[in-house]
Amino acid sequence: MITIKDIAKLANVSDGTVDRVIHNRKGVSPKTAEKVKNILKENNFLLNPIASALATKKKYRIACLIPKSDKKNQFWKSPNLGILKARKEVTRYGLQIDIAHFDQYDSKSYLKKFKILQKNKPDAFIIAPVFSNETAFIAKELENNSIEYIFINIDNKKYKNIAFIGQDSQRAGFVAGKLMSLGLPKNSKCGVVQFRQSLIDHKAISNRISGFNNYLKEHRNDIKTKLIKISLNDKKNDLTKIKSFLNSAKTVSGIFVPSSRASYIASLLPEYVNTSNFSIIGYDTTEDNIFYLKNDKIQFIISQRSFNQGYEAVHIISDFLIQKKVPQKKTYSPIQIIIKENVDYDSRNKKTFINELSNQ
Amino acid sequence: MITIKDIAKLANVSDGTVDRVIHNRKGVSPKTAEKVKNILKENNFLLNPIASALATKKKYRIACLIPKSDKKNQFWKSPNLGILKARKEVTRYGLQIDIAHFDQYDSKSYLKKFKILQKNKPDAFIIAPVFSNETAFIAKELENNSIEYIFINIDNKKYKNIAFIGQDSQRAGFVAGKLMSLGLPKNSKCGVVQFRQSLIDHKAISNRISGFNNYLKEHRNDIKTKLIKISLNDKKNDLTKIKSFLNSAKTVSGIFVPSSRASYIASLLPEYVNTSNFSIIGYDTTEDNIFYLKNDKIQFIISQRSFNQGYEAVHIISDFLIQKKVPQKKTYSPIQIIIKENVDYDSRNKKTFINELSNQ
DNA sequence: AATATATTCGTGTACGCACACAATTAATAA
DNA sequence: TTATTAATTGTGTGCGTACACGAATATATT
Repeated sequence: MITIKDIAKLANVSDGTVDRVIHNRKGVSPKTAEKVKNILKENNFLLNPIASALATKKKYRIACLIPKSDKKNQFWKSPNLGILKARKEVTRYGLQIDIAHFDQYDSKSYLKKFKILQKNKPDAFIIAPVFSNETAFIAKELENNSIEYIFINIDNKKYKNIAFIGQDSQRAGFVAGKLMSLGLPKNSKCGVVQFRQSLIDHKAISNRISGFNNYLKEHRNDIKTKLIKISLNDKKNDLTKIKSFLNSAKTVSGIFVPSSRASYIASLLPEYVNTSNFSIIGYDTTEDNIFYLKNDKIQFIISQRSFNQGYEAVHIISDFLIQKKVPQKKTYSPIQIIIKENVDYDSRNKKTFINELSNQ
Repeated sequence: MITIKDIAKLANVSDGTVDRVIHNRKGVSPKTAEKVKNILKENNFLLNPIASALATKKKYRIACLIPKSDKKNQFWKSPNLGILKARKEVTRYGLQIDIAHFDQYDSKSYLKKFKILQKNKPDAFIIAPVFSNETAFIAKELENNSIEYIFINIDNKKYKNIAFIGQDSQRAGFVAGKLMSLGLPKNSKCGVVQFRQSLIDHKAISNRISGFNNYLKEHRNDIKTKLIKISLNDKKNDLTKIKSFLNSAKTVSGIFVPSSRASYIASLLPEYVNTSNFSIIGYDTTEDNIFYLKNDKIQFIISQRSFNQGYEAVHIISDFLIQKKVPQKKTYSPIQIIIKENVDYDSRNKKTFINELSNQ
């Protein structure tokens, strides 16, 4: 293992000079710089990232811009826990993790929380880019200040995030299409739920829908789909819409919910629907979704190790800052097919961490 | 960030004493040990793993016991590349990675290579436990010398490996069952391929089969399955068996190949089989499998990010040795559903690494 | 040529911990 | 009590790098 000292000896210069060359610092003549560079290459020298990390005075700060979760919106609870776990670990390395939770239905809160985080001048951002347009502003802001950022859970090609961690949502929709078609008789009809206008630009959701439609188009073009617009606020009205959809054809046999709110649809489902011929397919193993899965109201949940998404995101950006380790562009979470029978084996990590927390 | 020095001051002892307490080294009186321990806890002190790694003189050695790959058996090529990539990275930390390739059809070579690796007295093992019985011997041997080991790709509950990285093979079989049933008409018949006796105790394969059968039993008990025993050596004989299976019922509509050799079955398939009503489902995106997938002979491949399995395995065991970072018991690879249409987007990591290699 | 200024280079210390060794204290033997 | 040994504690150095500071050399100014 060749060190800076070794290189210095070989080049007949001091350690400091080698250090300057390695980091492209000024104060070294072109001649010696060239000489040192060559010797560096010849011995294919690499910095010892551990010693480097220890010696670096700089303390990094990472900001997380993540939706908050509550009883109605449980999905983000899991990534948040993952972030907390990772925070515990990286704090030892002199890293500081700021977390701000925004309202995922309020784009203004997204921007507001971003600006708050920005005040601490973080060195990197972890962002859940729920709002496409506002993300444009944020991305620009960060790029102007050459602050790197990664996306978590929701991807968006338009931006220069150095990494994405989450599911391939297009493919996740595709798999949903496959699962759905499993139970669809010839020429039947299937609903696709869309919750309120404001989430139209939620890339993960729109990708799931397009993946879903793609599957049906490619493999089951006998199937008709119908968009069902649901308010999420007006339960009575929502119920009416579901009922009218159910009555809109002879063979209605499934509803695809491209978000984590399949439980809401399940809760609206009238008792007379024969669930053995009818499928609800949704995403993410939230408490409510699991409840309805176990009660045969939801047939499939596609989950994505969301706890790990938070956990990995922090580690990826930490390694990038400290060790200059360039992350993979895409870290895809598994497309887990969760059914009644295997749901209890899902997301062990999260459970262990929650236990750790409560033991303190 | 509290350091050993800080603790020492608080306890009115020297750094060395704190160090002894932290590492449970002898030579410290029960009284002071108690005192230091309390202060350690009160301030919930954690070692700085970076400084710790830098100061540790010990250089670790990791041994990898992995099948070799060739034209006929391409699967292990990918994990091997992952291991090589990780090796490049961890060498910087003073780690040495020994790799030995055994013949996955010869249990003696498995043991032989193990013994060779053992001679270098490695500190930990990465093992692909292809042979269940011989693994018992190896595990015992390692446990007697308190050498930790992790399993890669193939899991086995019987042993005390500190981690497993790979697919949940049971679930992977289950998903295969689901995919298969997609195209199965009522009361049709479907074959399950089993290659030669010696691989019966290959846990990943037997788990896939049981997962597959479980799915059909649970969801499609109208389906009959038939075990097709294939030699892999005697092509003529194998072809006869396939043909006789195809003629054994009116509606034969699929073959499940629970290994990476679906391509072999595809190559045997007679031209007259109508592949639009007939599915071959197999595992792993080997070159040959991809070839037949693209030619519509194979309908589904379930893949598992095998490159990452090798890559992660090395990092997991490295972090364990250097940073004492306790690994997750199970690191499950995604159950990726690969079809003709998305196969080109699979395993990017591997491709990047191969490019890196060839640029040198 | 002598001085001032800029450029290039070397040295020393710190990061937090591990560990060998020295120093101190306690326990035991004579 | 004193000498001897064992148990306990303290000190110092090194791991490989980052970076501030000062020394040496080169260039410019008068």
